[in-house]
Amino acid sequence: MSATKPMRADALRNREKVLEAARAAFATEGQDAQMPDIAKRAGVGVGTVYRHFPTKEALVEALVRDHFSRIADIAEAVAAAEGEPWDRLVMLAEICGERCASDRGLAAAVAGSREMLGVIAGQESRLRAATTRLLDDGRAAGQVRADATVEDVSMLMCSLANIADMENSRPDFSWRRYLEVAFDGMRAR
Amino acid sequence: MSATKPMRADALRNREKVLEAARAAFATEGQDAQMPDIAKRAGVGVGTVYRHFPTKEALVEALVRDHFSRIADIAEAVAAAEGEPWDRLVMLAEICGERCASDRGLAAAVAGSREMLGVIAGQESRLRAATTRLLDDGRAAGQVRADATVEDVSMLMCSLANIADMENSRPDFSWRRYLEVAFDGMRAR
DNA sequence: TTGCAAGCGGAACTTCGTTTCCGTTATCGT
DNA sequence: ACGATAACGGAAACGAAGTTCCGCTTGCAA
Repeated sequence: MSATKPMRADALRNREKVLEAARAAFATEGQDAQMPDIAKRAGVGVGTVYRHFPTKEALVEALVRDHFSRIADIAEAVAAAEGEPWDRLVMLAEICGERCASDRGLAAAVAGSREMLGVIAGQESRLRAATTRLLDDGRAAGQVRADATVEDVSMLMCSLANIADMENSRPDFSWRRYLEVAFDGMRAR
Repeated sequence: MSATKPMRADALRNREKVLEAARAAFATEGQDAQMPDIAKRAGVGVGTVYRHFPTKEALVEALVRDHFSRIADIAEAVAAAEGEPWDRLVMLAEICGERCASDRGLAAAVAGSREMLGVIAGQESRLRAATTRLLDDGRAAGQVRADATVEDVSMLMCSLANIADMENSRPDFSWRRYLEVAFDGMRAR
């Protein structure tokens, strides 16, 4: 029922090219990559971009949704993995940090969830569940502070993304160092 | 020598009105407050705004410079004050948090120092000096982690501003809570 | 092979915010 | 009081980015 009538072959191909180009453009330029530029990168006309994604926002949304879905996958895997809970929590943060550092668009989306609230909501429940599990395990093992909440982790992740993004203009900032310091505040004393 | 020829009375008056209006506009709208709106608030024409501040950026810069100057004042006062070093460090952060929470423009400027690097540099040296002193005192008192640096504090402050700004769209975020958790990572163990 | 709907390209248009320009008005020294 | 001139107001020009439109092309079914 959801299999929206098979698309024409070239249309599908172009859709993919646009997504790929957009991914690259947003990764380097951040949220202010331009539609004509994305079209050029994809080797198509702007019209084509707009047929597949009615507005720029829709395009960004598609990419963010995809990113969050992958992150949620990772979070679930980490939550279910072996090893010390604390180390796994840090590992999850490291993976997010790396992703944000190499993709300004993602960094901006995470750092300023402002507009993307609705978009994220769908995947966020999975993320929350995985995070909750990690926190519970960590608390049980006496590694995570007793009053830690999922919101705390959200805030730290947003900040991490913000720092990662800023590293582009402030070489004295380092998301790895930030991770080391700020996440230490989540540890049990 | 720097006393640029006395300005005409009305010019000075208007300049002040513009600054005040801009302060208010940026505080509520953030960086994307609009020039015509600022002019209207000030009760002057756009032309007048542009005579005093050649571009929007120059206007923002003037405000940011002012804000940072005040913050540097506060930091110096806090660094020289009585009391436990840790408590004073937290107090400084609290003051910044409060200011950012009530002024979106400031929050954005601090959270994404990107463009404002040059602007801030002038006051930043005072800020750095005050912060260094607080950290040294804190370390000496065994309250601050041994490897803490001024950059760590900068990053935490930027993050704090970012969280404060986000509270407008994410009621589940709280800069006070963030301060509690993240700054704990700066404590000596 | 042929018909035609789906898809394409990209110039042109819209929107919206910044900045300029110039006729008018207010200030200030004489 | 008066004239020179600094400052003002705000309509209009400009510029940048997103979006629309339409004539042309291409894939697919008959």
